[in-house]
Amino acid sequence: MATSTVENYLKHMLLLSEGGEELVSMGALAEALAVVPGTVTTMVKALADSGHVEHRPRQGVRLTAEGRRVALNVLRKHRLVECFLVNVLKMDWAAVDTEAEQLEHAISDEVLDRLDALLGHPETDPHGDPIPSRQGKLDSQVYATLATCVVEKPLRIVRITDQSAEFLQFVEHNGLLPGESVRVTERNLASGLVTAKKTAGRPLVLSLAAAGKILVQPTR
Amino acid sequence: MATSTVENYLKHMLLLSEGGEELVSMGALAEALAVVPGTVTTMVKALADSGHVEHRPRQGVRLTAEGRRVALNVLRKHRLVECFLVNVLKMDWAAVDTEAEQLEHAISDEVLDRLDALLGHPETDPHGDPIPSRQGKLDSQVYATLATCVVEKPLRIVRITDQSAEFLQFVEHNGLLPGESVRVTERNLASGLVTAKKTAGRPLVLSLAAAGKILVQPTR
DNA sequence: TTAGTTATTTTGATTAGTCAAAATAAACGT
DNA sequence: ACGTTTATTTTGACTAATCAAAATAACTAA
Ligand SMILES: [Mn+2]
Ligand SMILES: [Mn+2]
Ligand SMILES: [Mn+2]
Ligand SMILES: [Mn+2]
Repeated sequence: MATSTVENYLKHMLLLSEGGEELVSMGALAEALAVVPGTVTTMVKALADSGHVEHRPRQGVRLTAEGRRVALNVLRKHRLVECFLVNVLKMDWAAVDTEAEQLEHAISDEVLDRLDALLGHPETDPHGDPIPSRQGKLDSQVYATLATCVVEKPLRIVRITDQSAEFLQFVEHNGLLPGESVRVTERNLASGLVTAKKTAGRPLVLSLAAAGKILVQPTR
Repeated sequence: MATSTVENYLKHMLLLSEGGEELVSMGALAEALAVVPGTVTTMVKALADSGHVEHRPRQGVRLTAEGRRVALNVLRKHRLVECFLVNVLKMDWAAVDTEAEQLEHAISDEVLDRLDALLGHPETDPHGDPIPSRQGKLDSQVYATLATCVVEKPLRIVRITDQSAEFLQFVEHNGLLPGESVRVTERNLASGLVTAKKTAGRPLVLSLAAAGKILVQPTR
């Protein structure tokens, strides 16, 4: 069995490679895992020995098919657990990522299946993050963000790509939850500011950095 | 934070001391934790340094107030998780102990409280094991067993004190679940056999060893 | 092309948890 | 009371995961 450390390494590689093709740098992985780069190099070599990754020295690392399989299973657990915590236990959506970070390593595949059924086989977690299917299929659709979308077009918020409690609280406080309707009324590259408007409510000003973390879809 | 290894050591000390007063031997602890005795000695000395236990060299070990507090919290998590797995996820009661062994270290106190509320503040787990209260109170009532009870008296089964899947499956298959009514019709010390009868159904023969794991209460 | 900057790897050390096997202490039986 | 059995402790070694700091390779800008 993979230790929870190994599971975290593999999961973060998956998240950093946007689907699994590109090489992930040691630095990026060290940053994501909050360890020093030397630790990552050592661990990656061990993961290469166990067949979970392919290591290109001084270039980066990528998951093998087996490594990807393990990573997808952990990610599925993480996101289904978040659904459970929010939908069943009614926990704050800003707090569940931290909880799921532990639980993803503690629940069995049997519990995973039953949670999935209990929740009605959800396709996304409370933040709009897609849940890998039991067969290992992960939706990789590319969305526009409030920083890149067309101005004045009616949009639906589909996903928030920042799990930090502060950002999620900000998003919730301003009613920008996944599913909500919104449109961008103004975007100024010079000042780096974006103005968004919900159907009802006063206009909201965001930095481009913040706007880029809110994924949207044209309302069909 | 206590590691899951430390939590397991403390929890098993609590279980082996029947409430917390008696000294627990290194050997018993090693057996329960499936490690060699030398490992326990080393670990117990570390736990003494951290103030979780009091170590009497060559005699045994006992929990301090702080160690007991931690142990009760872990035990509460274990048993509430078992309730959740059986009552909500409808898992097999013979399988949940293994699951809970991992989950007891992964859920936060926040999740614990919400699970407790969701389940309606149960007092016992699916095996009849008492759940420590939030305040750390653990029911220590002493019950008779099918090996010690009065013959022919109507009884109610209250608890099964063996978490092994094989024994639990046997118990379930023979309808000896907690809450069921039963009486002992015969007990023969020489042969070591006990005959039990449910209100409806054919008589069931058990060894004294097996009968001793089924706790009962006179039907009031 | 050469010096400087940055990322990665290597080396040596540390901590938690474990085992095997030897040493020691206590208990037991005659 | 003395040798034997049993439980416990000690010692030395190992694995997984980590960091600090030095070494190295690769890129970058003049
Ligand atoms: Mn994790
Ligand atoms: Mn999420
Ligand atoms: Mn456990
Ligand atoms: Mn139980």
